Amino acid sequence: MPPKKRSKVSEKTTKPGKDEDGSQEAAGSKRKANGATKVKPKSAGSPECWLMKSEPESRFENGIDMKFGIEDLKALPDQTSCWDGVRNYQARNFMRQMKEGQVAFFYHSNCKEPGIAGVMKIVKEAYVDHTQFDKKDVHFDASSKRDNPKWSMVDVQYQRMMKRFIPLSELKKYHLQHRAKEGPLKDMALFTRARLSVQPLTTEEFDFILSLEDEKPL
DNA sequence: GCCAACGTTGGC
DNA sequence: GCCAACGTTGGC
Repeated sequence: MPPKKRSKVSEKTTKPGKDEDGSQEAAGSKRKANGATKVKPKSAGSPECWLMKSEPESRFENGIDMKFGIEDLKALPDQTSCWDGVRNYQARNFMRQMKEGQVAFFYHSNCKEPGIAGVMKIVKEAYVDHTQFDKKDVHFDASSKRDNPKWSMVDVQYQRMMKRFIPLSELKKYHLQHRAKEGPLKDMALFTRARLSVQPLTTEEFDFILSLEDEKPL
């Protein structure tokens, strides 16, 4: 089901010299297997939870509205959309690691109240992002060749809203707290790799954030 | 709207 | 390959 969609994520950044910069990814997920400290099963291999940013408020780029919030995803047929327009190698590489059935937070960025709005599911693994070849598209990339496409996308499906919106400000408080006194959000990519629009979460991070739904706002 | 952080470009 | 200039992201 070729999901109808819109455009999300703004990622600009066009052509770095090389392509297939290949493995830059595993980024936050590595962590040596046997430190002395906390050896939890943690990320046994590649990440299984994700956070993906998109802008829920109108903003025009080349006359095209970049707005795509969780309500927009929810309103689509099948509540499904492709996640196109990612033009950053690290973010792209993370998308290429995604597996069908994995879950991702829908994060609202560049807006009045940034934060986590809901949960979605990966329903189709990485494939060619057609917008890179479309001259009319905001994310057209003249340097990408049909026979060797640079950019990928995945399909995501709406799952649910958070029981309560989890604002960035609250996540940041926990992050600082956990950094001072060891806690699950200590190394959260949202804070350590601020501009990454597609990022991995450890299951500890993911579960902790889910647990906040039932807590009072900090 | 400002601007810090940070990724990319291009001169050398 | 260094690094300054430039452009983008995204919080505030």
